[in-house]
Amino acid sequence: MARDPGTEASASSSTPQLDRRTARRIRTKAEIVEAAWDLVREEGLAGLAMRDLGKRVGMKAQSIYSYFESKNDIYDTMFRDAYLDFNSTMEAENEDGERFSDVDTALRLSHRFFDFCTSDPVRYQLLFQRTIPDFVPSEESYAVAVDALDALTNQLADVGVAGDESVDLWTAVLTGLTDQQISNDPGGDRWKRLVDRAVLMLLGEVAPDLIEATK
Amino acid sequence: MARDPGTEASASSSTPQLDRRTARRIRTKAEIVEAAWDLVREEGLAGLAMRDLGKRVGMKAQSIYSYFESKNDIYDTMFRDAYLDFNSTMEAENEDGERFSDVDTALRLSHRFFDFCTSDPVRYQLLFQRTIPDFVPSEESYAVAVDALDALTNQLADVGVAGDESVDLWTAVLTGLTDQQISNDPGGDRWKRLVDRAVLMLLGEVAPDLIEATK
DNA sequence: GTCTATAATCTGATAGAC
DNA sequence: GTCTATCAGATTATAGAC
Repeated sequence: MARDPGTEASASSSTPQLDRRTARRIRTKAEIVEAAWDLVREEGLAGLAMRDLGKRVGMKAQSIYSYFESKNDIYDTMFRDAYLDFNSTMEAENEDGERFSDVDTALRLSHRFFDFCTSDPVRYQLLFQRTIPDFVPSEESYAVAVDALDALTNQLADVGVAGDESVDLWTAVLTGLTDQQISNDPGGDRWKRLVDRAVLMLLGEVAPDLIEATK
Repeated sequence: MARDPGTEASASSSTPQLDRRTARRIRTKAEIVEAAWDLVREEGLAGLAMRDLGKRVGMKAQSIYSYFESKNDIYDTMFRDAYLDFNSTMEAENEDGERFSDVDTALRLSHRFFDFCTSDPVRYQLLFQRTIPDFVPSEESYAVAVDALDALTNQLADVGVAGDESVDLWTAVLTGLTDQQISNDPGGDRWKRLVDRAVLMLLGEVAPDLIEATK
């Protein structure tokens, strides 16, 4: 079977030369993507230009096409990476098996979401809004996104936010707080301070028993 | 005093020729802005190109510069118009002086906001998000925006949503519902159906007396 | 007030030498 | 794998004839 230049995953131990070459290639790709993130954080998500990107990694823009098929391919990689980050951030275990009540866990989960989103507005835009003209995620990347959001739904169900309408309401309130924080008080905490209150309000609406039991 | 080509508002009755000319000019400007709205609704807010705009109004792109100083000037006009629309929509009186309870009025106000926003996603984007690269509203237009939002704050206070934190919470929840509706179910009603529930939940949090009194 | 012509600059992407 | 050279196109905006 011929090597697949697309995946670059497997590397048989019988070809150490190719291993090193492949490893180098993967490192360079990662370097390019990292530079792309830096660039969009400065210029905005739509401000990613191949020339500038090349300059930043110390190549001519044209050379990037040896690593990525197109600009869309770079966006796609960023999109997938962002959802993988989202997933591992949201699923992080609490330290050394501490036990919390469902209410506390719901609060921690919501803060984790809020902080993840507001800590990188451009990433948030890529994850949850549709503002890049012409960008369409590949099937593979889209599947990663769906998995990540499914996992979130399960986490919410575990702490009392169960059912489509409850999840929709939670999503609306949390993204609403996030959006306002990013748009109207970037770097501040004007809406961050409202997260606890909003989550308790939500739980009171969708899981009143939980709140009663805690009183 | 010389005529001010910037405002085009006053027209003395002693110069009917100029009146007609000015009126025509104003109509053409309005026509261009209308075409610009059509265009961004099809191509997205960032997809406004002078060429296409010219084509749509039956001129060469270059001729538009006789009416607007720059592309930014066109965006600025759209921005101001959108806030004026927002204002008049939100301040519309109820029919023939009907009286409603504060809870009912809060619900009507919230639905009006939600419907205004979701009925024109591009306008919503221009009003409440920052996604046009390099666009900065003029001082005059910015003042219109501030006035409109102040008016909204006053309306909210009248129906029991008073105080900075309460207003911030209302704003976050309503824009959150709006965003989700636009992004994830355009043209549908998946989040519209949650507006009543969300508003009652909010009022229970920020004006519990109001809800108690209604029971 | 509209046009032609054009400036000046940016864009993503390809061909082919080395 | 990186380069030079270049394409083919877009963009906003200005100058000047009519």
